[in-house]
Amino acid sequence: MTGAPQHETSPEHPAPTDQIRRVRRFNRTVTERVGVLHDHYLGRSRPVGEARLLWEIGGRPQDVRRLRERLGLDSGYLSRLLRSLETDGLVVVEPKPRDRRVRTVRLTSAGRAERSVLDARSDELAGSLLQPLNSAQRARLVAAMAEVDRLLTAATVAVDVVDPDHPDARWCLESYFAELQEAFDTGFEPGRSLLPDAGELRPPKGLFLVARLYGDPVGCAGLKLPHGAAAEVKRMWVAPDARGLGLARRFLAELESEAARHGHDTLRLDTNKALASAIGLYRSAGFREVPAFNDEPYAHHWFEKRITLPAAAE
Amino acid sequence: MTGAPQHETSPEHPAPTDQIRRVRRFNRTVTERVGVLHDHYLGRSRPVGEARLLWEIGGRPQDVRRLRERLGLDSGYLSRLLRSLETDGLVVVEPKPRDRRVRTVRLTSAGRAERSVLDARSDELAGSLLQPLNSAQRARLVAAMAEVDRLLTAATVAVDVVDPDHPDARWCLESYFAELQEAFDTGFEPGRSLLPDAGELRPPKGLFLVARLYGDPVGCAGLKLPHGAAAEVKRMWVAPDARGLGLARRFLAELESEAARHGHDTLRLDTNKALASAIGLYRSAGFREVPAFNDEPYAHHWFEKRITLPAAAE
DNA sequence: GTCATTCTCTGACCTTAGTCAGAGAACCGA
DNA sequence: TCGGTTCTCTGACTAAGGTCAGAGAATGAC
Repeated sequence: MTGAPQHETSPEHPAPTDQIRRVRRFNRTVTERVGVLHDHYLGRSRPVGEARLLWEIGGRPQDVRRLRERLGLDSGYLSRLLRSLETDGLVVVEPKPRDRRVRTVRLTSAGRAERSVLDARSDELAGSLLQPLNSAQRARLVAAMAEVDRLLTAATVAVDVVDPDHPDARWCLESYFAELQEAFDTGFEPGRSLLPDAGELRPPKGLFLVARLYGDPVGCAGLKLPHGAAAEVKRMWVAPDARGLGLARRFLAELESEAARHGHDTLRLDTNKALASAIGLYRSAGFREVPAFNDEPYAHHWFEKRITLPAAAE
Repeated sequence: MTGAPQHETSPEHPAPTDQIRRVRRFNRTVTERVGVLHDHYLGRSRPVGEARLLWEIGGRPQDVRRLRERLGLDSGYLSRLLRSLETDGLVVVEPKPRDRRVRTVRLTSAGRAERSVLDARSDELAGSLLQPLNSAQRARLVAAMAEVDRLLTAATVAVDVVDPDHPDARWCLESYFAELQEAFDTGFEPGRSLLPDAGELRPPKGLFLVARLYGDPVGCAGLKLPHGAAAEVKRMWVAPDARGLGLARRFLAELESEAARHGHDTLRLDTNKALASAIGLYRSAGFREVPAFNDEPYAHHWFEKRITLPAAAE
């Protein structure tokens, strides 16, 4: 409260700088409270690095390389950490049968025990944040935390153009088809649908986006960019885990600006009546329902939106 | 989203464990995003420790001991950090004229320049958190962050029993009187009021609480515990900076349980009509207005509450 | 079968962060 | 003016966290 000097701002409604000021206040408070306590609690019995690692290995065996990526560690350093956990009898590191260059790590039962100690500490930390508050305050804090968590997670999702044959893309598409199969009362056979072949979603005839969270794919969206016709959104899907992050809206915005950048002035799409929330999304994103512009057997609704190059955003 | 194993819980409304689970999710997301980025941005040119220090010194000269307390550093360590900043020409350390044991630190102009670089980095970090979000999401994130910030700050406030002659207590009382002087249309002279002398707010005749945030006093509250009469709240005050943290309510709860612990079954207080929000607080905390029980010249309202030993709280 | 590549590990090295035990200067109260 | 206290500093030390340059095994492409 006494605290650091502040910018001088005074707008009525939160201007960008005002937002930034508040984010900074948040960062400060949170790193002080959560950060300090976090290290304090976690590090009581072993270095934070080891604790984090133990934690990240978790239930199932993990490839060393994956851990390295996930935690962003130097391979030498990680190796040493693993050695240390190994001599403490907490993990076992062994070559992976299919590719003996790669090694996998799994927790021993001692490791699992240690991990559950860390778990308890983490609970303790969480409790210590709530403890001084009365129950109304607790409820509000938890709700606000959930909102921050959700939105920061959303901000962490990276959307990239990838080839539709990339493993992450394929994984998304398979999940998407599986979901359609469930959702449509007619079922869904990819073969019967008017699906563009991969070539149509690859430059120069189109493009394909994959969203990833901490390296794991969590959604995809394709765009057809036919010569002399409207651009078309295809195969947009968001993993159930990643819903509520505004990702679909982000895909649409991205595709829209890509389409505009390629000289298209109309974006369209078709969809199935079973996908009610998608339909709501399209409407609220500015799409208008139009007569069928193709004879996709699985489609019940067709939408269209006039697009323009966005003004210098940000 | 893929993320760590979770507890198994399923209550309708957030049970304690459910709250704790959410707090943990929050901690995880936030330390990953904010923590990592924070160190990354801040530490680009110099160690985080030095950067934090540079930051904390800020505009005005600071006593070394104050910095030490504030940042919770070992005196040897702090000394070394200062030496390092000094050889870089960023700060000047000199004995304080009034007490030459104490030394004060201030930034040189180079130090101020360096600090504004850090400032810019911090803005950059804040920006990078907002950047991937659309404007509605940004607004919601910022609002939720402000809520988290406020409540975590509230949870950081420590309330302790101190002697009413302690400098922190005196500071609070002076601020309190100064504020009454402003607020009452009659002004306020402590001498004319029925103020208990300090002895009455000191065990065994009473007690005095001071709330501190990061070591700085931010509020106080006194309690009279007269033999054979109702316990009485006196001199409750919260610093303007610290309002909205639920601190007054916390004081009341604390005093109430202290009074009950000392065998009192009634808590009472008087207040001035100018203190409208305090009056609202008393009512909502379960106090009922009663006829005057004293002839305090500055009082317009008298309140009373029946109290009992709280059931095992938490 | 050869060669380039991928993956993990080891050794050598470095900075940061922090602790602890005094030393020495300045101050304060009696 | 003496003795205890307060405050800062120095030296000696430690652990954590991390980087870098290979070495060596396994693999895949040709």
